Amino acid sequence: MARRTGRAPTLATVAQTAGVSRQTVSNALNSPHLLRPETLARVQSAIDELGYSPNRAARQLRTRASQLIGLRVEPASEGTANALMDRFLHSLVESSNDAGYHVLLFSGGEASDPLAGYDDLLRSTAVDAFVVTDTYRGNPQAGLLAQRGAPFVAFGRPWREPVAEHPWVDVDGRAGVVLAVEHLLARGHERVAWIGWHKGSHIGEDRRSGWHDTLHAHGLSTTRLSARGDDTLDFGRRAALALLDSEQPTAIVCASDTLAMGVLHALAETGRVPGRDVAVTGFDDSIAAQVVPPGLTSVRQPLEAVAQEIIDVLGELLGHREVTERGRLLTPTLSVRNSS
Amino acid sequence: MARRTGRAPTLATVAQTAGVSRQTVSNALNSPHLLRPETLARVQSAIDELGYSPNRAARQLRTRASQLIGLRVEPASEGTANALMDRFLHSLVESSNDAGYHVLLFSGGEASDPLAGYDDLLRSTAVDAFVVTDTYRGNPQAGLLAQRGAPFVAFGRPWREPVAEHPWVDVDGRAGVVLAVEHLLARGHERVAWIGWHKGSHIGEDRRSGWHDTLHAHGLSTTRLSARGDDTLDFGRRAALALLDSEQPTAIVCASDTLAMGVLHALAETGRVPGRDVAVTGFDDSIAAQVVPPGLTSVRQPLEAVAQEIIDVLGELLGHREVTERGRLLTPTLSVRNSS
DNA sequence: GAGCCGACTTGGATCGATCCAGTACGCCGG
DNA sequence: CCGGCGTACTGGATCGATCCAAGTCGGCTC
Repeated sequence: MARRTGRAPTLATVAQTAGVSRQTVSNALNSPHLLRPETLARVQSAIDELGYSPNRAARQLRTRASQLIGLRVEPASEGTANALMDRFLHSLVESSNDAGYHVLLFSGGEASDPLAGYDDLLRSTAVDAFVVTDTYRGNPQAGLLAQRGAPFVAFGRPWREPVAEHPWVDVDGRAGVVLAVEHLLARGHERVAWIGWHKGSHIGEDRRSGWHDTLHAHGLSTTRLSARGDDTLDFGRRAALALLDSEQPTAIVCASDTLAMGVLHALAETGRVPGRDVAVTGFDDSIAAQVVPPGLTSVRQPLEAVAQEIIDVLGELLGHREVTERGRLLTPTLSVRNSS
Repeated sequence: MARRTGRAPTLATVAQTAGVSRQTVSNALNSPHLLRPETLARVQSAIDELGYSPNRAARQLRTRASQLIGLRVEPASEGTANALMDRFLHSLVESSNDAGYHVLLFSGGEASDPLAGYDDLLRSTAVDAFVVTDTYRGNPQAGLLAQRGAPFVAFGRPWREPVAEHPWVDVDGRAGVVLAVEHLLARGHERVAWIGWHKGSHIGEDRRSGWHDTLHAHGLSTTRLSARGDDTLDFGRRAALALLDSEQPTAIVCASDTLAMGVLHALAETGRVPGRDVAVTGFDDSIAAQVVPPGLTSVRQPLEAVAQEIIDVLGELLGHREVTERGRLLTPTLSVRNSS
């Protein structure tokens, strides 16, 4: 293992130790098939003996590839049940590492400039590509990055311009809500309410359509059973109180775990027990959903698969191979707990 | 702004455009005080005009500094209320960027090898330093990294060897629990129970001592009011059921939000209302604590400050300045909610 | 006006891996 | 024994920013 020398061993050191030239060592690393097995073994043992790893900066300088993927972390939002990012990040790091990449995090400063941070990393050739996740707000980066010819993959569909050229991976939110509603119908519920986001949200309307269409397909009414507002605990709570008061739904389907937690607040305040008196479902399968008593049924996004797909697409992009599909849509599952 | 040329502008391009030499441009970037204001301005405008950013790989190769900080992400633990990482990560990225660094994430593969991933990044000079956070399990990396002479800062005290030489930043868990207990005492509670971790856990015992000593200081008993076990929902639930059954505490202080959520489960099952019938406090101020009805009082770690301290210390380490203190201990606060 | 100082600028060498063109060598058929 | 061919290996040039030692020039003093 690593000999204690003043400086880290270089490719030249290895070459000297193995009694071959630098290029041969380079080939041993990058194109081992060019070497006679015997030579390869000799080089390998020299590498092991010296504890050599190629200097990334030098390699990066020559090959113009950093093996880094940039991801901007958005300001954390407290008081929201959504800890999507945590799970996604883990999965992304795993998938990246398996593919020989690393994830570089940066922050975007103020939200005012959607490109803040991106530009500099791009120009200084610090990263090979980006993963863009902020698709909840219409994803203004996508267009701008595309303009600059920056390679990137988006987590989330380009709702505004469905013909966008950039590759993306997304989860079928509508299908997730359909799962939740079907589950509730199977349990005998007939008055199923919806609490979701403002009309302007494409994602919100997509999810809501799963509720709306499934009920109609089963000949059930949706009239007056829908509430739309902010993605906050408080809106969920107030919407639930109002619905329970006037429409007496037996189940409430929510567009997010945050809203669902708000509903649980409303139930607790009015002495109702979730799952017994009123069924509740959320969306994202957040940690809060997993640990809140008595357990919140929630739509779970397959983030591991999303991360893997993103890295796959990125590999195709960067390998200058043809990207097989522009967009890929994955299907969520339902984590059933005692709230339904 | 960025001219559309085939290749990114280099320092030489800028020099030519500004009518100066390369070195002058380099000085404009790294030691602007060496330039006449007039020249500096000329170089600056050339830089702006061309949209130039220094190539990171080249700079890294020459200066042997990548401006990257490595952080290993541990396998995500589902079903645990602890979303510390998320908040900490955000803060760390912010602080890093402010100091001119970026955070590089990598995964460690199997837990079997505590150094997995570190070694390669170190030898390939991919990162300048590490932040080590896995101090909950005795932090085996610290010693090994120190041996290799790798610069790093630990989030968490070196409990096993308090004389360790490496710099660290930690939060005073004991003081946090003292806050929680004092808060409960002020509300009139006299039978305050503890649910915590196994005796082997240094952190657990440190936090527990806050409970133990505060009660004794107020002349209150701790006899039979303490339970220790795994950091799981289920243990919290079972311990609470047992305590409530036999000792009738009026308040329960927990070593973690996960345990506290378990206690909430127990209360819900036995028809008790948190905050009214029994007070509960957790530790970490996780998202779950913030959104669970009716709100869980919890000790909040000052993670933003921790991240800032860590980056400060790293700056000292990497700048070859003297590290002013080996360890820095920060004090948490208490987020009071309706469970107490 | 010569001498000198200091501020500013210059070209060449360097970091370490890869690209490129070219050389040595073994094998074969003629 | 020679020429042709392909494999395996070699030395020099290159990526782009920084380090280094030396050079230029204006201004100042005597």
